[in-house]
Amino acid sequence: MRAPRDGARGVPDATVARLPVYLRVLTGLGERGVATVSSEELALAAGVGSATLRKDLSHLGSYGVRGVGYEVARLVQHVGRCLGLAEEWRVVIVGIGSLGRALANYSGFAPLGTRVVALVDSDPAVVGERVAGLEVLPSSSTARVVGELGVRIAVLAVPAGAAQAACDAVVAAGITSVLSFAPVELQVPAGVELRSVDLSTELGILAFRERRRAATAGELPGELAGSAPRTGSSAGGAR
Amino acid sequence: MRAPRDGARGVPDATVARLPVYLRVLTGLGERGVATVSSEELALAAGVGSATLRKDLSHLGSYGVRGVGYEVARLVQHVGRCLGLAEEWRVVIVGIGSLGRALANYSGFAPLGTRVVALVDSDPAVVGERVAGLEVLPSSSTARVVGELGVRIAVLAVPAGAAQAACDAVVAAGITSVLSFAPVELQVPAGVELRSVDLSTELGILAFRERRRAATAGELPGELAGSAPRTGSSAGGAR
DNA sequence: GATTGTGAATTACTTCACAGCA
DNA sequence: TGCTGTGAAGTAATTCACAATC
Repeated sequence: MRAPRDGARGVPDATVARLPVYLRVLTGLGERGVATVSSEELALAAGVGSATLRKDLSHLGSYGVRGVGYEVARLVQHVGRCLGLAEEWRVVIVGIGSLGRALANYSGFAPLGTRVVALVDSDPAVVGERVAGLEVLPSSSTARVVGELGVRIAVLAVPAGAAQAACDAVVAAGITSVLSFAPVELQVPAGVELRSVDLSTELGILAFRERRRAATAGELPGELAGSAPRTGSSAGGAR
Repeated sequence: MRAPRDGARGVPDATVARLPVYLRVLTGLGERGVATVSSEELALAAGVGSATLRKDLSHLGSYGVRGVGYEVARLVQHVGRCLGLAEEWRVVIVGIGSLGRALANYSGFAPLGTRVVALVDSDPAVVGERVAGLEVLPSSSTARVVGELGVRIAVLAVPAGAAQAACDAVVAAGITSVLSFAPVELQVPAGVELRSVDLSTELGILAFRERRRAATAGELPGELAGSAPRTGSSAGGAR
């Protein structure tokens, strides 16, 4: 019994995953004073094909001008609004170890309308400490913090062994969007959106490709069938 | 001119992205003394459908037993070998700020056969410091380190503004697999595998879904067309 | 003339459903 | 009998290619 992969007519998942990238590129162009951009240029900068880009934007009811391109400022507004940039998405970070601290101090939150408003940790030795201008609160106050501060997103930066419990706790507190950095597969009830970023998974994927490259180059005894001379760059994001 | 999405008969990208997850779950089962597991159970724990799991494993020339399931130890070996676990993938971390330090101290590397063997930073104030048992080296020594230590993967933990230069440097040093944490779209030559993990992108995706949920629940003036009452959990990894 | 927006074709991925085997 | 492995069917995403538009 798994998630019934949408289908309801909104924006395709693959498109949603690229919107933040477009927004970032567009913002950069805007800051550099670029007024309009063609789908070709924008696609190149974002690392996708131009047809993909145009189709993606068309899902948002695009604002381009035929024969000219897209007005950068206008498109920034538009994509930003679709991503919810007009509102502020309040975030709680759970687990204030070295990763949690790095995330708390990370400056890249603001551009997409998210703001860290609370830090919690289960270790009494850490509670009360000030990190990135915020006092670390005990885990027991999670529910209260979520309710009072209007937190909508939880970022889990706890060890693998503590992740499921931490996840259950934030879900119980009413959180419906969770981003986990813990190297375990978390189970969440239907209706809770879970994304999971894991260093070892990413490295594993890179190692697989490196390995295949080596194998096809004849350096290693090829254990995998197939005869692919393909190289190919690519990939990223939240696939 | 973009990466011509493989096609050469190896293992599908989507499958590769799930292999590390399977390996992690299997390793966990093994440690808990589980000897065999059915595709149904394994799929549930990994958060995918059982048909997907079976098809994924079949791409590796699977080792299951009909009527019984998969022998955990055997499958761990097999998947691990496919992911290159038999070899050691040496990693250099570029940029020893708070994120770089957190990554250097991260214990989750080993399970997938990767090991951090070098740290470099461009800031003279950081060079020479010891982090996680390694001395931080100057950026100028990147090429030498990569060559002498046999580094195959570079992890970029530098600020956005420095990321493209850092990327160019490691590529020039001969690296063909790059994992970037910087919130910019990096350009790499064909043949270099780039994956990019970005906090603000992930949060942006979550915000989009939260927002759509709110809009369809009638809390917000629905700006997006469509009438999706869908909830659905899901997602993660690289995707 | 240039570039968007989009139906149609293609390709990739998932899911179904069942034959084949322990 | 129970569960894997896999063709066939179905769905989603990408790419092509061109008509519509400035």
